[in-house]
This record gives sequence, structure tokens and C-alpha cells, in this order.
Amino acid sequence: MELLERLGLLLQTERRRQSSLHGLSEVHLALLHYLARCNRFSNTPRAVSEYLGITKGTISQSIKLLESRGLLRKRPDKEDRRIMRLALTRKGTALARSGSADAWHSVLARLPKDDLAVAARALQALLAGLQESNGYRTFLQCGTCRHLESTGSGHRCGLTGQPLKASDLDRICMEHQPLYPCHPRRHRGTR
Amino acid sequence: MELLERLGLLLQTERRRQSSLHGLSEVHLALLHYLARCNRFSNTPRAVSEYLGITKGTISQSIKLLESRGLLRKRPDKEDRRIMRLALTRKGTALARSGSADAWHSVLARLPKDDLAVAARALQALLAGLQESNGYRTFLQCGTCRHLESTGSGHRCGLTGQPLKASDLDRICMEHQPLYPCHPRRHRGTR
DNA sequence: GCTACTAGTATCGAATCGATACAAAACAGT
DNA sequence: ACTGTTTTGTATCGATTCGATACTAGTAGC
Repeated sequence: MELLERLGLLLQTERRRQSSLHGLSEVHLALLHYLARCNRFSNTPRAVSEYLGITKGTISQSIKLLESRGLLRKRPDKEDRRIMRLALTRKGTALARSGSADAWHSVLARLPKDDLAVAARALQALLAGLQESNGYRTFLQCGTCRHLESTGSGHRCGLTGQPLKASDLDRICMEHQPLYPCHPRRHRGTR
Repeated sequence: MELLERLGLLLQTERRRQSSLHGLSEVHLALLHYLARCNRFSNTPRAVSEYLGITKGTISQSIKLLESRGLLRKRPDKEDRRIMRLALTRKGTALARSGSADAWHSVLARLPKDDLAVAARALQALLAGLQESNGYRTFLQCGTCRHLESTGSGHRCGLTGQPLKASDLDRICMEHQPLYPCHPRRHRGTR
């Protein structure tokens, strides 16, 4: 699939261009983007590391740098004090949003909607297949997750048991499991 | 489009994993992949640089390294002696092919074909739109190019005037122009 | 208590990356 | 021819990144 390869590279190039405007590296911007879109179960260094495919050590450094520039804050989790929770500051959020994702969206808006839906489904299936064969995580939105359960008043994550607001359904989660297939991933730990 | 972002990152991660097996960096492997799939008009350092979104200087270094390992050869073009033509050696080709693109393909093969066709068309349109708005090149196959012309015996590139064999139609070209839209890109020079 | 495991940090060396400056060839104009 | 401009690729340098290893602190299981 040359197309996917090309689009991925363009995405990367675009990020690189954007990030150099602010004196950051491409990875830093990718990290901010991730934090701007992940849910509250997935804002840890480990999650970032798995999402970006980079080792913990490097992520740790990047986080230190971003924190020193006032783009994010980190604070230890109250229940498990090993875990650091990352949160964008106002400045960080602004920077993450100020992307040229606009260009992409305006192009996407001009395409026929049902074609896009089919395309999205196909890509999602591809991702699910890759997860199965290679063990990668999908990192998709709770709204498409196998663990999503409906309660009387709203939604809930079957894995953590926590309630989900409507706005949570669009955020990406490190525990995401696609709906359609197949062999469940063994997950260790309860949260 | 979180999906595209995620797939792009996975592609990158996969390359990184693969490349470290051979003691190369991710970019090096991407370079080999590109050379394995580009046509004979697009095998120059400049093309690589634009495809990967990396500066000329860096590319030059990478090429030197890859050449020293016997993965590619470079020789000056006969007509324009500024230009270096890059070609994979047998060893380089083997390494480029030995990817785990297999995993991707086997997953793709299990998906419904017409969905994939729709998806491919949508992505192609997206790419075309991006090219138009951001000035990036599409780097797609000659078979989908506006410059493709049919002659009595076969095909020809309308831009360079050179004949194209059937096998050329699947290779990616730096001068590629999508069919459907729109405002033509000004291209300088005749080749 | 003890052991095993997980999350994150620190440090170090190799390598990448981008910026700048540069050389050589093509090209355009006069 | 000749002068300046553009294009292609190289060289060098410093900052940054990356991954490997070793490490600390916290949790969990027995």
C-alpha cells in the first residue's frame, strides 16, 4: 500500500515543519498531539512510549524538556505512586491545536462522506488485523471499543469500570480493542 | 483522521524495528524501500529528500553510509553530470524486500476487495487535495498519472517523452500528477 | 519478610538532523 | 564568450535524539 506509506510520511513531514516553527522536534509535537487526544487512562509515559514506538528513556527526556518549557505538567497518580500523569497546560493545548490539521480537514470535508466511511472501516479492519498479527495496540477511540458498555444513564468502560462521558468516546485509549475480531488480547493488571 | 496518524506511526515503528535488526536507522530503510519502488526518473538524492521530507545534507550522508555497506551504487548521470543516479545492489534489493510488509499484505488480502478500492480512491483524492493546498508531491505510480499517454505499441510519459514498459506503470515517480483535479503544478525544466 | 515485576529516571556514546557554506555543472541573458 | 543565476550534490559543525544499560521507587504475590 504505497498510499498509506506516502500519507504517513506526509503527516510526519508536516509535523516536522510545524514543530521547527516552535523550536521543537517532530517527536515533541507528536507527543503533544497525543496528549491532546488521549483519555484519562492513557496519559502516562508508558502509553506515549508505546504509541510513538520510542523507548521509555527517550520519552522521559522529551517530557522533561516539554515540562521545562511550560507545555505540560506531570504529577504522580494518587493510587499508584509509580505512575506519572501527564497533562497539557493551556499553552501546550494551544500549541497542539495550532496544527495545520486544518488543511487535512478541509480537504477531507470536500470528499464524499460515504466513501470516507467505507475507507475508515477498511483502515480500521487493517489496524485490527495488524494488532492481531503483530501485537501492536490500536490506540483508537473508546466509541469503537469492545469494552464499551451502555448503562442506564450513559456509558461505561467494561475494563476499568469507570463511567464515560459523551466527550470521552472520541478520545483515544491505550486499552482499545477493536469490535469485530477475534482473539482477545491478554491484558495484565486491572486498570 | 486518527486512523491515518496511527497507521503512519505503526509503519514507522515497524520500519524502525526491522532496521535495527540490520544495524541501520529507520531512515536508511525507508530510503532503500523508496529506491526499490521508484522509476528511473526518480532515483536521485533530491527525489529521496523530497519523498522523505529530509534535507539534502542528511540524505547525502545516509547515501554515503549505505554505499559503504554495499547496499547501493551511485553513478553520475550521463547527460546532466550534476545528477547522481542511485541503484540498489543485489544485497540492497534483498534487504529492502525482506520487510514485514508481508504482514500488512496478508492482512490486506483478507479484506473485501471493493472496500479497499473505495478506500484507495478516497485516500488518493486526499493526497491530491493535499498536494494542491500544500504543494507536496504525490509520489505515486505512473499508471495513475496525468502525463501517461498511450501510444500504438504501449505507453509513454508525456512529460519526459520516454516510453514506459508495463512494469514501469507500477513504479512511483516524483513528477506524478493525479488525474482528477485541478490546477496543474508548474514544473520547471523539461525532464 | 522476600522475590518478582512494573513505572519511570539517569547517564553515556553513537548517530541523526538541520544550517550554513561550498563546488560543479547547466542555463539564460546579453 | 562571459557573467550571473539556478540547480544538484557534498562537507563540516553543533545541537539533539535515540537506544542500551543500570538504577530507584513503588506494587503485588507468596
